[in-house]
Amino acid sequence: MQYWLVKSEPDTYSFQQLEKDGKTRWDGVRNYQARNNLRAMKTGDICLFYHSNIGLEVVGIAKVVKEHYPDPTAEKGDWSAVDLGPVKAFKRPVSLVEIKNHPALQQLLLVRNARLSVMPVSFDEFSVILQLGETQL
DNA sequence: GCCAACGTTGGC
DNA sequence: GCCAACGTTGGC
Repeated sequence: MQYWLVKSEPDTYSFQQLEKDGKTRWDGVRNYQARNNLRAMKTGDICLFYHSNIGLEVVGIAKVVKEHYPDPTAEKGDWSAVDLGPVKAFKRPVSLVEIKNHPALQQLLLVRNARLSVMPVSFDEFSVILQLGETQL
């Protein structure tokens, strides 16, 4: 079981939309590091869902419901997609500011590499963020 | 809307 | 293989 964090701009695709849809194809990733992370995802892995640009906060938990397959939106190149489903919304969103200020979250790639859109999260980091979100799995 | 940080591309 | 130029992402 591995933990991840995925980013989405909420005006493109929000966590609320994922809850409505029941599942979605996580496609359009065009960064090798992010793609390799997608490919490392296993069914049942847990993803923190982060709203970038608008909100700037972790808003909920999603899970991998289908492992990687070729991204149908890629016209050329070797890209991958996975399918995600909702698990639950955070009782309380956890802001980027809070994450940046939390001593236990300084190693989080969200802080260290702002531009990566799919990243691994350690179990400890995951636990801290869940606690800040006043939410349990 | 600006700009810093990062990734990619292409000329040499 | 280096590096300048360019494009994109995302915080502010």
